[in-house]
Amino acid sequence: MNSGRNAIDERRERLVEACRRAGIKVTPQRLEIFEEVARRDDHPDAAQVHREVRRRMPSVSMDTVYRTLWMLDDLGLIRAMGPGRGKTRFDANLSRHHHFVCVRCGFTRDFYSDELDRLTLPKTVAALGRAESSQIEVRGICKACASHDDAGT
Amino acid sequence: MNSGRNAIDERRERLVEACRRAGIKVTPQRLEIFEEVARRDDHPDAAQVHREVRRRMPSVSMDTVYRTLWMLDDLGLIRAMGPGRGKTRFDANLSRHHHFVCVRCGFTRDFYSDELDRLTLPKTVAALGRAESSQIEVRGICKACASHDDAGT
DNA sequence: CTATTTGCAAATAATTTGCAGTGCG
DNA sequence: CGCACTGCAAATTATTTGCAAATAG
Repeated sequence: MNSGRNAIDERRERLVEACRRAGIKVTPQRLEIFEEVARRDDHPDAAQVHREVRRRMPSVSMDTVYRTLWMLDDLGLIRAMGPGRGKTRFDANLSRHHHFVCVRCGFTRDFYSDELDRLTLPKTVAALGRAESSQIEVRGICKACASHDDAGT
Repeated sequence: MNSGRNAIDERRERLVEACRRAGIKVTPQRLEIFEEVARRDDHPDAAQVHREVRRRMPSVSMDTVYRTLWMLDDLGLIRAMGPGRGKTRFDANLSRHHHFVCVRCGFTRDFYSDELDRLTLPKTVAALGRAESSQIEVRGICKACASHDDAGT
């Protein structure tokens, strides 16, 4: 239901409209870069986006990828996530969700939970600032890394 | 109670013991670097740690700071955190806690909540891997940035 | 003593920026 | 047609590494 074929078109519309609002141009590079992030359910870093986008549009340069990703972040169309070690990753999932992160290999995936979405923050948080959103980060070992362990032992 | 003068000594003991276990040497640089991270309740990046440690031990180099921080992370004495944009930060708070992060300036502070600590993860998480820990990340605007807004408007 | 560790400086990796040509609106 | 946008290459910033001298155990 969620990943219907024309969900893509829908997202493209959202991008076009957001650009209009912000008064910036809709270029094919921006469309491709946004689509690439929106298409994936992992959370690619700039280099991964660049590599994939290049397959369809070989002239796209790394700096355009960066500029576009940060711009999409500013527009609120994607979200930059803190990296594990050195790299920033980008997340196009704007619905309420949480993250599972493998501490071994960096594998990162979304998961959902109504219960977790309902959590209430303690009042001590209000003393730190105005909360806008919250999400859980679960750290652990992903299936793939766990099976390497089995093999190794 | 928590920040008593000899909580420092206690931490030092913990470091010394951890080094013994791991078979690595206890050097003054390692002590200083660990103390610096452990002393603070913000989550400094490598450059900040370096700057502070230098005041007491001017010869310490940036690369020693990095090497030591990652080693402490390996030993489980501190934890590396994904930054907002480019820099890794380090957290010496090993007790169960959560983070408030200012999306504007990067200000990051811990907060605690028994209720949040008790949250249960949905079974979908198990499909992704073995969870080892979880914490909430609250994003928002910190007091300082909010007051800049007031001034600016 | 002797293997580890440090500090230095140079090497990488990640990300940003200045500029001239190109294309969206 | 004009200004915003791209691609290139060079600049920055963040982090890592090789090696000789220093030092913990």
